[in-house]
Amino acid sequence: MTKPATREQIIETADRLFYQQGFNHTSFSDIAAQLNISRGNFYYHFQTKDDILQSVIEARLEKTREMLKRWEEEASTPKARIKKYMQILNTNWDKIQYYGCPVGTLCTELAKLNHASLPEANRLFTLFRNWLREQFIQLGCEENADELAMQVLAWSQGVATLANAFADKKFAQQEVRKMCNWLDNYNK
Amino acid sequence: MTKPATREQIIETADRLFYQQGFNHTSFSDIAAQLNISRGNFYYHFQTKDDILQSVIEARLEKTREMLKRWEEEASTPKARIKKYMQILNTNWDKIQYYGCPVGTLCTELAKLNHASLPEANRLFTLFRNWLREQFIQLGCEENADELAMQVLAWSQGVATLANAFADKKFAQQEVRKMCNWLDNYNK
DNA sequence: GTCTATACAGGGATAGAC
DNA sequence: GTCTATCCCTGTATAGAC
Repeated sequence: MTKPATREQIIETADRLFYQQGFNHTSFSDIAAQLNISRGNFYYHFQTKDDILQSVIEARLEKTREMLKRWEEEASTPKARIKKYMQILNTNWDKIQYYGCPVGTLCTELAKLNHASLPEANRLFTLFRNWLREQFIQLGCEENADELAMQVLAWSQGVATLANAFADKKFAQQEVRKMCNWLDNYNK
Repeated sequence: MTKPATREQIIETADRLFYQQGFNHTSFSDIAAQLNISRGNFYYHFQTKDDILQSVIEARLEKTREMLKRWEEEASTPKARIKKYMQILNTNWDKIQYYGCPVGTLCTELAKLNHASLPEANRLFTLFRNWLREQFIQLGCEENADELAMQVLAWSQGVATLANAFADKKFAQQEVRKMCNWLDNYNK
């Protein structure tokens, strides 16, 4: 068992700090301090800060794919799988409370920075969107599956933004309950 | 008719750039370049960059109050007034497409920056929240007026985030229609 | 692979002339 | 009120020793 390669550690730490502080506001010094490496060392592993962002997004895409796969193994019905998504707001509340949704806030920031990696970041949304659509198709909603997927995406996204702004856990929990109820009563 | 005071021009330009580029990513040079004033001149009108942000938020609060007042004059029923809010996504689409919701994106950024003015920025949300709640009370939903206000807020917030990420106007329009339909059928 | 030293640009902020 | 000049710090990035 070898120790994690420095490159992987950089990606991991950058991932966390980009989420907590934003991409633009996270400096090499911030990352270096957490890892006890020098600033100069970065440039052996990456050419620019944007390259680190690229790798962070790729890592997030991969982790998300694995999570969706896990959900499919853990839940046997489409509705149960969709609820796994809806429950993230509770599962990850400790982070969402302070930093919002990792996907939404990254895309929002990159849009304002007019950053070249925005399309890559959007693929995170697309991943969830396509997965949710597939679940709605399995539920028998072929004709409007994508619309429903976007609706669920938007709902949780809005709740994340407001719950983050107001640091309101009860609101988040209540909305998750409402989402699940809506789903239970949908297409019955 | 005197020409607008420099102080007001700074606030106005900072307001626009903070929205378009984000607070952190907007420099004194950016604002100065737009106004053809020198960087040094800022410090006659403001002590720090954070002070400019404070003034920008105050200006937004004031403009929002005026807008809500106008809506009350223009629309005679609670439902018509709530629809004014829902329609913003269409009215301001040209900006939202590129920069998202001015309230949500500011609060999201300030949360990540751990910025002292976050509570002030949140008051923008509260302004809409209280106004929407009042409309729902007038609609006869005393018991859950605040919950409904938050729901409408979250819905439009989520749509703004997704529509911004995907630059999808049709999605935004369709969701506005769905919101209005939902409202029409509510409490009938 | 990792370090130190350093270059260079850009940030916010101050001093003082006009 | 507005300017120029300047300070100091932090940011990304590079060069080269180890």
